[in-house]
Amino acid sequence: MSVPEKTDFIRDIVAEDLRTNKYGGRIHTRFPPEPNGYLHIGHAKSINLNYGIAREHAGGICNLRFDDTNPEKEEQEYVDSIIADVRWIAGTIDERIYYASDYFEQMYEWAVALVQKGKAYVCDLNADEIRESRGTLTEPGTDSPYRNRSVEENLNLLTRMRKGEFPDGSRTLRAKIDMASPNINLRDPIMYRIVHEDHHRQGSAWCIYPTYDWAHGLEDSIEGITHSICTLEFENHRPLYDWFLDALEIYHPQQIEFARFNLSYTILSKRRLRQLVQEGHVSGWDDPRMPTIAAYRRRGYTPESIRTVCEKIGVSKKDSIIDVSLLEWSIREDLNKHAQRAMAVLNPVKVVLTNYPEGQTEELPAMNNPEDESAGTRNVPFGRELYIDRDDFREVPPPKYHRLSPGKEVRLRAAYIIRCDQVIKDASGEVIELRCTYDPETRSGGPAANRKVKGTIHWVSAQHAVDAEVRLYDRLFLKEDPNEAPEGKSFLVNLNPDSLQVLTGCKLEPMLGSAAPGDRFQFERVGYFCVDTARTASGAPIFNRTVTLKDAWAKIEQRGRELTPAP
RNA sequence: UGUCGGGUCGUCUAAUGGCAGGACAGCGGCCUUUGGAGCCGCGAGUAGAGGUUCGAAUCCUCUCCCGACAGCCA
Repeated sequence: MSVPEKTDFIRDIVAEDLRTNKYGGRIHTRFPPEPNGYLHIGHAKSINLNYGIAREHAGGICNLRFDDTNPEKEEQEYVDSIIADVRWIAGTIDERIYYASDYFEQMYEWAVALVQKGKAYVCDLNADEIRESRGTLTEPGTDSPYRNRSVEENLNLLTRMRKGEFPDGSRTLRAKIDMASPNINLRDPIMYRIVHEDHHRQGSAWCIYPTYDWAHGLEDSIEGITHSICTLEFENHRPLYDWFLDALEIYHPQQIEFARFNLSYTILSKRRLRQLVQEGHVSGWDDPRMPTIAAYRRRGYTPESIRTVCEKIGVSKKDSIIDVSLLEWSIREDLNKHAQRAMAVLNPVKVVLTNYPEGQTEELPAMNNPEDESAGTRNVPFGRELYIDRDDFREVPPPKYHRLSPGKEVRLRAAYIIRCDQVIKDASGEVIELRCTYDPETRSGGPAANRKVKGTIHWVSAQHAVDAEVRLYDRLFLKEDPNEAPEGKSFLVNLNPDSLQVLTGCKLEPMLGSAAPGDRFQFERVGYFCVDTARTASGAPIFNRTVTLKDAWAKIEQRGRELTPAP
């Protein structure tokens, strides 16, 4: 009996290579981020792919490798965040952490070897001159005047480049391939550039740094990678990847490209994410509105839900945009099964039960998770004064409104049925208190509890309530494609001004007061929430809304509004 | 008309010459002590034109559309 495995074109290649014993039965992948920013949801797809393929085969391994070849953009802070994020998504990473910068000496030796073979040369052209001589997409380039230097002169110059005798940008080491190649990447690409800048791990050891095209295949070769999986934009670079490895006659992994992950209403360019952080449009890389892995974690997403998304979307070479609703479905699916239920009143209005004995209190058992009997129950304190959500009362109820209104009844979740007798307002006409009576016979689970009322609402005992701040997040951008901006405008015009709503003075059931950062709950009838790492100045906890519950009432109201002609 | 790559429901993805299926989204209904969840149902697709074949999303030809590449970024 065999269950058909979910596969994709890359897994098919891997399986075929295994069948033909191409790499002696080895499977070795790698995830190679550049430490120049935080990882985002797009990287999760790659992490899942590379670690996933490795784990699907006995003896398969995956390296986390920092592609730290550009000291101008890279920082230790990013290294640290990336390690934490990869661990969170992939689970154990077996401490297989590597750095391209550790291979700089070996790379240099190979560069010397290429010079000796007459396949690389030192070029004195500056950046502008190189660009001009490269030609265009439709016209061939022209040879550099330095292309035919002797091996000795090249070796001498390369040595002096490394020693630091020349200023930034004055010289480069280039591969001698073909200035007329229809593939621009093959027109004598640059292997080393001079950059007098300290490296976050190498310090001042180097002032020449390898470019991606030169370095990446070497890194893969050194680590014995079998399948070097990258995104589509490197497809045109594969001939170059192959050329370097062949010219050096060293171990040759196989580069395979797949389509990167895009998300609707979201921006995933690291450059733009950095801009959002640096210009203060968000509070940081882990602002819960960001699409970074750190932000999803802080917002309350589970790694499982993100993995589920990655599995659902598959792997192909087709440019695609994933609908954010898939992400929302995935986290709801997970949290519905696992999240502890709680009652929280975000926008409180006081209810006084006039027939409930003054000073009396009782503990009512409430289910922790109706989806999971084994989660058991907890006791929620009940008393004469309660808070309910302002939204759950209407003085003039619209059609099909099942909640509280004057003279009408509702059930209080896990408690009694109450009837609203009197509405008390302040001078400005705002409702400040509801006077109600409760029916003692209708205690939840009791003998007369079966009486039908249309609605059930959540509540919190005023005497026992815990105060908290609650942050409601909405999508950061208003447009499905945030890059679609009017002529001359940037993506920033599409920022959603209401992406964050801060609610203070929210009333929570007491159990929530002792929740720890990262704890996730379903606030019944409202949504899923997660305890933030920060607290308010007064010490109150802060809850981040992960995602709303699917709200059928919102849809009914919306339709009602559409059907009612504007006054 | 430089090179490379890609086009299947709104979105993502199966079908690898043999009934175009699934998921998300949408819509309708049932149920409900969360207007949650759950259950049932509906609509929706092979870019176009030719060809090969008993049979084509799949193979061939042409056309159209989309993406990547002219950093000393990755």
